[in-house]
Amino acid sequence: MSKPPARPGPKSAPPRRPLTLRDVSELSGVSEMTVSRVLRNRGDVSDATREKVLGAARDLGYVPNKIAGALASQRVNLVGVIVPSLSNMVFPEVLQGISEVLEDTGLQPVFGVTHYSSDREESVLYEMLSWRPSGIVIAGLEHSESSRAMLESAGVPVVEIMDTDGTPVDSMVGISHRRAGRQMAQAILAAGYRRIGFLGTKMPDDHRARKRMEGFEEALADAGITLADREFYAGGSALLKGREMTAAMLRRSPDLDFLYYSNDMIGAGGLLWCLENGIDVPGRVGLAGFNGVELLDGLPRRLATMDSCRKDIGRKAAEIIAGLLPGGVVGGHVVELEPVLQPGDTIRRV
Amino acid sequence: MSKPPARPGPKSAPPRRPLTLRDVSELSGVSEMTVSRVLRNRGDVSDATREKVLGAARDLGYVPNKIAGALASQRVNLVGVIVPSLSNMVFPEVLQGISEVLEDTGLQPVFGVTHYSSDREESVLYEMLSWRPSGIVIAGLEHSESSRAMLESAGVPVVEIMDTDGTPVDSMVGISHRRAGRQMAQAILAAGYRRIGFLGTKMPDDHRARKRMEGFEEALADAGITLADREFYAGGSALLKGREMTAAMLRRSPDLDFLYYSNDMIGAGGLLWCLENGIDVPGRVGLAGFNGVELLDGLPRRLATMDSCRKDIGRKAAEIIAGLLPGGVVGGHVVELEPVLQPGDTIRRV
DNA sequence: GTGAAAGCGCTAACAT
DNA sequence: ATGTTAGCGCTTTCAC
Repeated sequence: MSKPPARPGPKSAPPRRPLTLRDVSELSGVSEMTVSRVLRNRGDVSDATREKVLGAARDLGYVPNKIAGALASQRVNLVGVIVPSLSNMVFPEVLQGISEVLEDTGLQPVFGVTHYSSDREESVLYEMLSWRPSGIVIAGLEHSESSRAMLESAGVPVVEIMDTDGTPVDSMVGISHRRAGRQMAQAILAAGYRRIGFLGTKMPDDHRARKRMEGFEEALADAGITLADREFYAGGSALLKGREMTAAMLRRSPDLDFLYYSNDMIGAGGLLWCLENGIDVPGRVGLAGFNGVELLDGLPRRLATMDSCRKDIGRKAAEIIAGLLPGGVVGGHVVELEPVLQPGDTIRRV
Repeated sequence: MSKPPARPGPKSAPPRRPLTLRDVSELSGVSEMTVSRVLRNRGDVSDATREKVLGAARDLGYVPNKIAGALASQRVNLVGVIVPSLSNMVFPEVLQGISEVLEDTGLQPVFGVTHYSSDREESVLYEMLSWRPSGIVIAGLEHSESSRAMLESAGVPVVEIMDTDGTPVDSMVGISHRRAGRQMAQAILAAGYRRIGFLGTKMPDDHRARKRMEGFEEALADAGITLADREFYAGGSALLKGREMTAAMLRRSPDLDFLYYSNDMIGAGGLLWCLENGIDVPGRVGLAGFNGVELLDGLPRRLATMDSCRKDIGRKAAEIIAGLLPGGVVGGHVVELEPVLQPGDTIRRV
C-alpha cells in the first residue's frame, strides 16, 4: 500500500469545476435550453444544431446533472429495491429479474440491504424515499409501523415481494409460503413418512421461513402428526451446517424417517452427509429443501424442493412499477405465483 | 392476479402534494432555515425549538428531499459501486465489505451491474455519475476508452477493485490474479503433477479469469510444461458444468493427473464427480479451484483453492472512498492483498 | 426551431 | 439562537 505524490488527474485541460449545460451552450453557441432539448431528445431541433451540441458535449465529456434535472422536472428514474440479504442465492435472482425488465424502461434500480433488521429496513427506506424514487420494491409484508407509514405516504407505487400471506400496502407479488409448507408436508405424508424432523435457520425476522414452517406443521397436525424433532442454526456455511445438524439430529432421534430443511443449501449438506454415511435415501430417510436453487442440479442426487419463483417475482414486480401490466400505473395489484413441487430423488415414490 | 377498485391510500389526511420544509416550518412556527438545521443536526438550536420541529416533522411524516438538498449543498452521500455480476458468490461478499465500512460514515452505496458487458458498464457508469456521487468503486482495470475518460474526469475518488495487474485511473485494491495463477501452478508442480488440464469459463470479458490462466501457463512454461488440455463453458449451473466438463476431459485425456478450475463451483462439481466415480483424489488426479468460497467447507473433501480476499477488498475500497485511510481523502492508493493458497485435500502432499 | 424567465426545495453565507 | 437572501443546474412554460 503506497501513495504516489499526487492524484494523477486527467491529461488534457482537467475541468475541476464540474461541467454544466452552460459550458456546452457556450462551446456550441446554442442556448442552454436548446442544449437541454438535444440531450434529452425532446422537441424539435434542427439536425445542424443537434450535431453541434452533441459534438460539444462529447468533446467536453459533459455528464448531465440529474440532481438538478430531477429537481426541476420533479421526475426521478430511480426505483428503490430493498432486500434482506445478498449472501444467499435467492435475492440476487430477484434483482436480476427486476433489472431485466427495467432495462428497457429507462428506470434504474437502486438496491438496499437490511440484513433482516427492521431498524435497518427503516433507515434504508427513509434514505431511499428521500431521493423521491419512482417506485419501491420491498421484500416481505412485515414492516415496522414507521416503515409502513412511509410506504403508505410515499405517493409512488409500492410492491411488496416474495410473500403473499398478508395484506400489502399497495401491490404484492410472491408465493404463499404457508401453503408451500403445507404442500410439502402433504407430499411427505402421502409418501408414507411419519417421523419428521425440521431443520432451519433461527428466524426471529425471517417471516417467510417461519410461515413455511407453520404451514408445514399445520398440515402435519391435520394428519394427527407433530414434528418429532427440530433444530435451528445461524450463520456459517449453510452446507456445512446442514451436515452438522443432520448428524446431530439423526444421532439424537435415530427413528426419524424424514428431514425437512428450510432451505436447499442446508438440505444439500444433509444429503451429502447421508450419502457419505451410507444412509438409504429416500428409503430409510427422505429429504426435502426449499427454493429450487440451481446448485441442486450438480448434486449426486436431486434433492426434493419447491421452486420459489424468484426471477418471476422480480420481473412481475418491475412490470408493476413500470406500469407495464394491463391498466398502466394503477396500484393494488396482487400477483400470487404457484411454486412447483419438485420431488427429485429424495422422497420415496408411492 | 386482480386489481381492487382503487389504490388504498393512507388513512388520515393523505398528502398528495409531497411535503416540503415549508410544511414543517408552518406547523412548527419556526423558519425553514431552522427546521433544516434541526433535521440535519447542524448548528445551535434550542432544545425547545428542536422538540417542536421534530414533533411537527414526525406528525406530518416528512421525508427530506435530498435532491434539493444535494443541489443546494453540492454534496451527495452516495457511492457508486459497479460490479459485473451478482449471481456468483464473489461480488455479494465484496458488497458486504463495502456496506459494513460505509454504514458508519453516512455514505450510502448504490450498486450497478454490468453483466460483464463493456457497453453496460459505460451506461451504468454514466448514469451513476449523473447523480454526482462522492466516489466510485468499480470492478476491474479494463474499461472502454469512454469509461476511462468518465472516471478520469469524474472529480471524485475512484477505486478499481479485484485486480492489481494494471494501471488504475486513481486508486486500486485487489490481488494479482496473474500471480495467483503462477502460485497455484508452482504448488501443483511442486507436488509432482505434470499432465495438467484447465477448465474455466469462456472469458471474453472476464479479465481476471484470463489473467489467472495466463499466470498459470507462464509458470508451467517456466518448468517446460504446457497445458495438456483445456475446456471452457458458459452459463448454466456451475456445479453441474464442473461435473460434465470433468467427465468429458478425463474421457478425452485419460492421462491427465491434475485439473485446475477457474472457480470453486466448477471445481466442486469436478470433485463430486471424481469421488462418485471412484477416482483417487489427490492420488490419481489432483484438483484445485479459485476463490475460497464458504461452500467448500461442506464438501466431502476440501478442494484446494486460493482465497480471493473479497470482503477485505470491499472494506479497503470503502475506506479509501470514505477517507478513512491515513492521509484522508487523497487519491492514488494502491492496495495489493495477498491471497493465501489453501491446499486442502485435493493436492498430493509432498 | 429557438430563446428568456421563473422556479423546483433545499442550504451556504450572511445578518440579527 | 434564529431569520433573510441568493442561488445550486436544470426544466417548464410561454414567447417569438
